[in-house]
Amino acid sequence: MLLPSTPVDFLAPPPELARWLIGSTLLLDGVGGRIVETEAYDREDPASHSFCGPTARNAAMFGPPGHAYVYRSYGIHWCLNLVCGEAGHGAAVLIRAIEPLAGLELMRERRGLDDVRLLCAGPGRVGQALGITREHNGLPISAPHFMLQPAGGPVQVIYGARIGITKAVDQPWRFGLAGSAFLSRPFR
DNA sequence: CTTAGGATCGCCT
DNA sequence: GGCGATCCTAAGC
Repeated sequence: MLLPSTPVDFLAPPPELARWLIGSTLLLDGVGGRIVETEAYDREDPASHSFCGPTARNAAMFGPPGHAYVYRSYGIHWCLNLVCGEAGHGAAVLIRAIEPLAGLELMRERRGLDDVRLLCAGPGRVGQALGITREHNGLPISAPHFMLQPAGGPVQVIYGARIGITKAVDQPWRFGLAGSAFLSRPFR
């Protein structure tokens, strides 16, 4: 059980922020909902984009915390991370799933789907539903477009191994909202 | 319910 | 030239 009544601390290490983000509300231009699944990545992590040091693609990860790191996945999907930790440390939290609460119709339109459970159940789906593009890479989360609001009450957070990676698979850096029907995949 | 293949791009070897 | 922090569809059991 966690009481995330405090303001966001983007200086926190990625697993801590990843846990804190569960239950908080994230909107992009008024579209989004409650974050129900995240994953932490940092510089010492072989599974992280920042592991091999700064490049043109991961530059935002080495920028100031509290900004977005957006990358193209498999040449198709846009995925959203929130940069955290000390500036230049290459740490970020991947937003993997959201419980849709605001802008449902727009999300359905963008996703070409009706089923609320599938609108934001996965990082690529989150990107599509919220309208994330390369334009958002490096933008501050406090910018006019983004809104991040702490969870209102207690949140039961579960965790486990991350998904879709081949390195550092034992690091239990995936976090989720217990019992949520909007996860990309169940926790075991 | 599980698995396999294709789509499609930027970045790194 | 190869390979993903993925998703969707179709086929198999």
